[in-house]
Amino acid sequence: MPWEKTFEIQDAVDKAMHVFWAKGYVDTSIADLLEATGLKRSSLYNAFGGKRDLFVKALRKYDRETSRATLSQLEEIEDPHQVIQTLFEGVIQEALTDPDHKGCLLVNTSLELPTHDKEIQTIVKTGLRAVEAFLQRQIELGQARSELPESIDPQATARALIALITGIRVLGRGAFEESALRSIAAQALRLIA
Amino acid sequence: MPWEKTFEIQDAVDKAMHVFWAKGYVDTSIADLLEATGLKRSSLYNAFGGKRDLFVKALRKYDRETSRATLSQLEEIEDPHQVIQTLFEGVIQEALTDPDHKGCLLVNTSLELPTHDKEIQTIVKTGLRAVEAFLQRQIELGQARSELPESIDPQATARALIALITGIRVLGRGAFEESALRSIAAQALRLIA
DNA sequence: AATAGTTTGTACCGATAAGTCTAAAAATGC
DNA sequence: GCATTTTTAGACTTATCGGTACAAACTATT
Repeated sequence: MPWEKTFEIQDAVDKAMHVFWAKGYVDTSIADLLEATGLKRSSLYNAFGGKRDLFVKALRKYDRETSRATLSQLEEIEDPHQVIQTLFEGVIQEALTDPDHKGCLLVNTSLELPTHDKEIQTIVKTGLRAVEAFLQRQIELGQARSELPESIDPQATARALIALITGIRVLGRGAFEESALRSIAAQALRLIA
Repeated sequence: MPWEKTFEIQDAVDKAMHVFWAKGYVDTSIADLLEATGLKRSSLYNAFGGKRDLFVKALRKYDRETSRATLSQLEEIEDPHQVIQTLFEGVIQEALTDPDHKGCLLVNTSLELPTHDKEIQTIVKTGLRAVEAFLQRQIELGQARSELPESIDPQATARALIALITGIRVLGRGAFEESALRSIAAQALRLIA
């Protein structure tokens, strides 16, 4: 059996992920990926099957190590209202500080979903559903603790919060200013009040 | 002076618009545009300067004849609450009935905004600002008529409504089902209640 | 019908796209 | 240190990209 090298692999996927994240799938060329990862042409095609396969790996990595990892961190906060507020603050902060305005890879891929195959569509749908389920659980938890009003519909509200996050992510790519993005986050909290 | 042909031109821009709308800028090739418009290569480059110039014309046409035209129609409704509800119903309806899931060209272009030049960025920003101003005016009108609560912030609410519409438009490209999209629209109305 | 200006059909351009192939280099187990 | 396997460097292939060139065909004025 030959020697190991998995850690380099994961590092390359991470670099590739950031390129796809910033530029989208079609606008990312193999040359871009070679430059970002430092790999040579044959190494990339040997380690991964090709552009699409690398994209799938990058998308899965994002879902696992960025999206879901964030939810796990948030879960450690006890107050559900605080969880949601912190989530929105994080999204806003990211939109304002990232010089590349990458937004969210799942959201970005959602927009180009019609051009992707079923496997990729499933990854995106499942990833977003996980966020929806997380938000719904937090709302239900808040209601059980009488910290959030019983009157709101947990599922519908969770979906609206996802839509607001999507909006911040898309409009944060350059169309909206800081104050406008903050307004959106503030209104999100009105939905759980 | 030679003969006229402006009406064919506008027709070609309209066809091109739909291609950009469905596929995005980078994923649309000159071949796609030739096929959609029925024009020949030299005709396209003669009538418009090139791909980017045609995109600008298509974007301007969308802003004028689709986005703002919709707002003008809505303005004929007297009740501001009804205006906003009808707007969301239209967005939902479009998401559910359009087989191509094109969404909104302004929103789609917002996502790829970092890759575009300043002129295009300005068109998108201005187009979205027009929608924001429209919504804000409707809310203020509703408050003046005591049909909407004084407690809500017209500008912040208008921005949140835009974010929700953006969310519906992006998630409606395939990530969310009908019921989820309807939930979002329902929650939008909670923001003005 | 002659002429002037415009549009069109098609060939062509260099650049770049994604992906393949081969030979040299490197790392392992024995 | 030798043999086996894998990785790497880079040339190469085929297709398509956006854009240009130019002559033929067409329109309208004269």
